[in-house]
Amino acid sequence: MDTLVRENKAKFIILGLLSHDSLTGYDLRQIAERMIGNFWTDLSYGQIYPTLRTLEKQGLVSKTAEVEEGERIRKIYSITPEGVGELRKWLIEPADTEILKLDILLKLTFGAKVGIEYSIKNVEEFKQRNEAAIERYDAIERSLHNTLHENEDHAFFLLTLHYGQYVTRAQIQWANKALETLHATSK
Amino acid sequence: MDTLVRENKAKFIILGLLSHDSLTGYDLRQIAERMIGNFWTDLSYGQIYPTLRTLEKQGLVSKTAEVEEGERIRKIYSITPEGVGELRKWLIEPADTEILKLDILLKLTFGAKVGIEYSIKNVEEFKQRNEAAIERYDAIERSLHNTLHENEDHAFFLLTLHYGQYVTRAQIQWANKALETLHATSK
DNA sequence: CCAACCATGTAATTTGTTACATGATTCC
DNA sequence: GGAATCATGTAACAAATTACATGGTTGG
Repeated sequence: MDTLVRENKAKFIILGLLSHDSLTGYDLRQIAERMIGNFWTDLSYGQIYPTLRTLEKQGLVSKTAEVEEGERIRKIYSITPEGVGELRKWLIEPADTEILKLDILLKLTFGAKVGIEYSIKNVEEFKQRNEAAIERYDAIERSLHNTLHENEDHAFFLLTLHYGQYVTRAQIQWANKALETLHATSK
Repeated sequence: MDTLVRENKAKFIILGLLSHDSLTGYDLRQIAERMIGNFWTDLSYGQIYPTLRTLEKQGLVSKTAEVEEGERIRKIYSITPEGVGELRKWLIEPADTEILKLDILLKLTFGAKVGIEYSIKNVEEFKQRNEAAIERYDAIERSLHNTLHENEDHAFFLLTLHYGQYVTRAQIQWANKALETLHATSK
């Protein structure tokens, strides 16, 4: 007897996003990127469309419209009351521990096996990526302060944005320290 | 024609660890946990043993001993020169971007759909986990300073430990701020 | 004597990625 | 006219988890 506990998170991401707004599969991807891209590896269409079909079969979402704009068809999905129930059930469970896979640290761990210049290059690239991310986060925060419509979802989104800012800044600080160490070692 | 670029990271973790020391499958798991557990979701035996067999078939590792201690058999694997070459080849490639899946932020994103007390509980639990992690990291750092044998691997390991310290502290700071915001909202 | 740990492994399943396949629309 | 983007989907495959299966050894 299997007591499978592994959860399909794509399912809950889709339910969560549809709980705000009815969307197409294509929309789901773009919005997921903006809303959770900062702390969740992107959903691919290869996950979205099959999951959408499963959810529809289970009655958790429904196809509310097939808009034909000329030849192009957009299939708009909405969450059902059962879907909202399922989403709530998941939300009140304690969160799983985070899944991390930082390739750069893996390469750093075994870095002594090759020249130190490769480690330096990796950390520099990591730092640049994080600096770009900080600019992006700060820009999002500024634009949010302008269009400040005080709804609750907005407040929760801000919390996740702040997470990105805190952690990204810490990563830049670490990168600076690591680069110092690496340069000192290479002399 | 497929140009598959997805890399089996378990392969390189095993090669990396074996480049220090010959180990059994069981050892690999324990050591992986200590060396990279801080930034890489644990390797399971379900990955280790099959990967070890594949690597052996490819000549990248070899079974150097089958120690029989009474009835118990330990199979000790070593890296081959070809394995070292493969490890080096991977090390000098630029690192992939990190894979993140932070369930807690996902639940926070959609937190408005349930009572705020669930969000608070999640963040508190996250904070506690991070506080425990900091203590663990600091203890490891102290013990490293005592047994300071100045080899290069040790220095690289310290870099990844520092990463954990920087990011974990940032996560605690974020959690404190988030808890403030959440408590203010719930009043 | 019993729990915790040492030790190896397989089978089933799920999850996730990538490539493939197609074509319309919009903006420059 | 052409590039970027909108839009939907499938097939093949790779990665990863979990449960199952077995049994020895060590330390209290």
